[in-house]
Amino acid sequence: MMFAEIIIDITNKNVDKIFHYMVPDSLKENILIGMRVIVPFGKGNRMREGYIIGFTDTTDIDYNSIKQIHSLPDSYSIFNENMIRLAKFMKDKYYCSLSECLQCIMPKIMQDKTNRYANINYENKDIYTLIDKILKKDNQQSKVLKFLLKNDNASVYEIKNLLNISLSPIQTLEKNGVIKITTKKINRNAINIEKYDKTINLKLNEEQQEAFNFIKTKIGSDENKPILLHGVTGSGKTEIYLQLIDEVLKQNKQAIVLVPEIALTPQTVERFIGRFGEKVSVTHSRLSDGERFDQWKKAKDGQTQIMVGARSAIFTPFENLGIIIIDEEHEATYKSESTPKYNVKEIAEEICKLTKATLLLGSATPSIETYYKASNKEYELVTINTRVNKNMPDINIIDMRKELERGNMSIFSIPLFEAIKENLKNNMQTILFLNRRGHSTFVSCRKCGYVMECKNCNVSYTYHLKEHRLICHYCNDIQNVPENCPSCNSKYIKYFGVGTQKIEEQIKKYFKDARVMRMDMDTTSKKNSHQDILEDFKNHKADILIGTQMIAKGLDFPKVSLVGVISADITLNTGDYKSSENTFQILTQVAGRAGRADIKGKVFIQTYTPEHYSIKFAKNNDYKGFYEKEILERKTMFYPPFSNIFFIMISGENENMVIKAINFLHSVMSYYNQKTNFYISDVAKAYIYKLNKQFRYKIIIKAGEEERLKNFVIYCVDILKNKMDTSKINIILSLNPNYIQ
DNA sequence: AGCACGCCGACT
DNA sequence: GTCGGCGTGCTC
Repeated sequence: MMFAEIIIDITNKNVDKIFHYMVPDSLKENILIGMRVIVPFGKGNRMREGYIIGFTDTTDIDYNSIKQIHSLPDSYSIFNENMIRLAKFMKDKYYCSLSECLQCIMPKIMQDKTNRYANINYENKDIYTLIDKILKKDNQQSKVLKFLLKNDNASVYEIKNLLNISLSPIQTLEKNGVIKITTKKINRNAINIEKYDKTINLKLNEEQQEAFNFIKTKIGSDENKPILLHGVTGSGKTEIYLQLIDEVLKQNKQAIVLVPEIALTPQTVERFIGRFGEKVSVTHSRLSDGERFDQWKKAKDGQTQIMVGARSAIFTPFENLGIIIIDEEHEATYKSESTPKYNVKEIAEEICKLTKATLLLGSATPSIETYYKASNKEYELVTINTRVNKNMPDINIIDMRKELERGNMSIFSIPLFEAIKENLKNNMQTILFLNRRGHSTFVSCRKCGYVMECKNCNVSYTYHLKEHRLICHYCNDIQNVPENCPSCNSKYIKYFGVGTQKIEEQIKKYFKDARVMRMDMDTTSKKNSHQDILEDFKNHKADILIGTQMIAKGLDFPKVSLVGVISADITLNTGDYKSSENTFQILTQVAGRAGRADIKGKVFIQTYTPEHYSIKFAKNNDYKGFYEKEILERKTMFYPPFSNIFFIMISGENENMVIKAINFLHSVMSYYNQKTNFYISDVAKAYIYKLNKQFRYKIIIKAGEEERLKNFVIYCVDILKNKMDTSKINIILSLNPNYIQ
């Protein structure tokens, strides 16, 4: 007798386990491990989707209660055995259910679930008497009804969550003919893939060739350490990737290339498609789920050999994977922010362990954690020190305090201003970088000092010039600009702080003939506008490009010979332990945009803290110097890579409830910490203490050993959940998050 | 997730 | 007493 081990596709802790089903004779021929199945489940034997993760001859379950598999929706399996192992690995590492992990691995279109919506049943002729009768009462049904009268066609899931009730009252309403429940599928639109021209292969220089040769010997060998390729900006890393992939294809293997979403511009894509043509699949965020599925299936069936894409491309089901390349490995987008909160580098490392593929991480500014592993021989290290064109830009630091002393109140220092003027005269292009969108970052009254603050978040509104509105960058609340101060009624409302819109305005004021473009979240919200702006700038349809960090990465425009950083201090003062690292990275990346062809580039970095080491080392393009200083800092402060940080946040609309819960959790943790001796912070307000009407409090725990820390936190949070009503608060757990909030 | 069981308050 | 709403436990 053989039983199939099945995971039911329900996200609930209680069903997060293996269920045994019998395989009927009619299916025995076609059934495979990793297939989707339809099985009867629960008391009503409702048909549910499930996944076969194995077969077994024995079971502890009462033979009579074992049901039969109903049918197989697909003719092929979704997961190979390594993928199932990977899902188990993820479940243990990211404290979530196995079905969530399996869902994360499989193509999105298969995850598409039908949603249930509730409507008031106006076809019922007695409906108004029924409504009146129920509204007179003060029970759960009347709550649901009141909600539906305001928002008809709300999803059942939403009603349950927002009103904090069980399904029962909703079901009763349906049973009594007051409401109707309908199911709907969510459809998404398809978008066309652009066509690309063929590109010409480049010859590797000596340093590139050396790096290539070294990595080549590692592909397919038994020695399976991940490799870090540390190459300065413009050192030609992509060309090395291309030739390595060529090598992998020769060995009849396949390749996955991960790039940050923002780098999936025609420029990057062109190089891969130009080189490998039909063998490549490229996934952007703009593809439909159907198109994504086609690419997934092609890879599975061996019709393509290379997958280039953002984070989720890691789950491409190649049969004989040879290499995984993660470009710009330091990027924060490689860590998922939604459950399972996986780090793609950890997933890639695990896949490479399972499949014996080679893992290659590339960056001009590796993350401190990665470089630490490389210097500890946990990873191999390959370094390229020179640019292909041997031209490093001149980087100048401008002390904005001195500018102020000499009476310059403008946002441009005199050297940067002169350089822009000179560059325009020479008909060259300029990039101006500021990591903050909008016009003015706060609006306040000059008479009484009142600052316009969002009513949902404790954040000041940002003034947007074009719309002449105040916008909260956290909850997107929009307000009109008041004529008079809401506090003292004076007319002296003034705008302070600098955003990209203000730079645009100032540039247009001082350089009337210059053609200016701006690229930030406000100008790229439309489809393809991101691509269009870059394409126009490349074709010199503008002289100056102003933008946030989306202009800092991977762009390669030969006519850009000047880069100005308006304020290096923004990323420096975020209160996060990674702020120095982030500052160094962004300055190095943005400086790398200058002078990529045969012209020497110039970079001006404006700052009020020119003595800060991340700015100094960025000026000298000294990654190793920065690393040595930063790693010492991390060691003294017991931050990663010397510790793991667990970030715990509790939020909710009722502040007292949140405080009560987090204080209770803190006391539980302190009590059990007598044995474990972790570093546990005090309870504190989150960096943005009120967001979207929710009050947010945090606890931070630091510990050496990841596994023990994780178990400790989950144990304590379970105690909180058992001892207190947690239905009206949110508990957010994040291990080694991108940002401490 | 969703069904059935059993508790508990309202009403005949 | 009984009816019906509502939370809770369990599902191969």
